[in-house]
Amino acid sequence: MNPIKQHTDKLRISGLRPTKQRLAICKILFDRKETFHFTIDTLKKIVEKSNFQKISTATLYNTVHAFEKKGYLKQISLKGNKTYFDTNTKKHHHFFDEDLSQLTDIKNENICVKNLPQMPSGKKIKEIDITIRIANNNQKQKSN
Amino acid sequence: MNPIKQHTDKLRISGLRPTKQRLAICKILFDRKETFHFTIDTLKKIVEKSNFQKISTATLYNTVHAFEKKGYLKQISLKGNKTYFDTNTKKHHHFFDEDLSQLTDIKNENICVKNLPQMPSGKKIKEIDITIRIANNNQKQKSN
DNA sequence: TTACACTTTAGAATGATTATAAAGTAAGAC
DNA sequence: GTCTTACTTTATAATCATTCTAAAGTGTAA
Repeated sequence: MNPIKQHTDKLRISGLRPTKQRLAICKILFDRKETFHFTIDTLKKIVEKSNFQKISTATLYNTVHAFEKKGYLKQISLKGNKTYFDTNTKKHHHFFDEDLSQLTDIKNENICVKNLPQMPSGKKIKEIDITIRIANNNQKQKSN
Repeated sequence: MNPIKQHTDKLRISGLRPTKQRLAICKILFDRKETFHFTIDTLKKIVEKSNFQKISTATLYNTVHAFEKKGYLKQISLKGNKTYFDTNTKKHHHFFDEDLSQLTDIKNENICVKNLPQMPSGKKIKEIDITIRIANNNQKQKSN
């Protein structure tokens, strides 16, 4: 099946009309092998470059949040003021390269946390986020 | 030694003048047994309540950033637009209670990550952040 | 083709954070 | 103690990400 048809179906199934803006965004987000990590403004640049026309910031926020709500995107926990999204919605963790401000998925699916402490009573684990912050070898190491 | 003197010394050693604003902030941040997790606006409220006078937002940002740079505070990785700080600067991890938007330190110091993947070449681990997101038992569990 | 609900959009509004520049203050020299 | 100077605080403006609003545009089912 061709990708446009796939995206159209996916949107319709989700109760979202397949508009040309949403299809352009789908093409960029989901027609790729590797997972994609992005902020709204990087996505905006890419959409506008690939489509040769402007797209409203509000549309990008609307669409990305709609996709997140439908489970097609995940928001990522990070220091800093900008929100990052991830096209990989499976349970997984991240490297964050401090030199490049760049996220990558941790490939190893066996990574896990050992010696988990007891939960506060009545509470249940919803999610575990692990971020491994990395940087060039030659920079000063954090103490402790 | 009395705490005021301690804070005065700490500030002077760090090359920061012990002003009354900085001492008020020190008192709130460091005169406590438990670690303290806060945002700028919660800190502002507490400072103003305990001192019976207003403090400028700019001063809070300046001071908190100065303390962070000196290693007396740590910024915390989290989803969302607000920056959280932590008075515990040792290596440790967090629970984040989604119902209360509240952070707590994970007491168990033996918590660790197993099966770490290989680093990208030339890069070194700076820090590992683990956040365990928790919520009441009765709420819907995330799929996958 | 029409009608209507859903979308997109520009621009305004909001909220967190940072910059600015003027007034205030700590601290060492005298 | 007084002066001087560099460091601080402050109110306010500026910036940046994000959300809101309401008007114009568009997909879809009848």
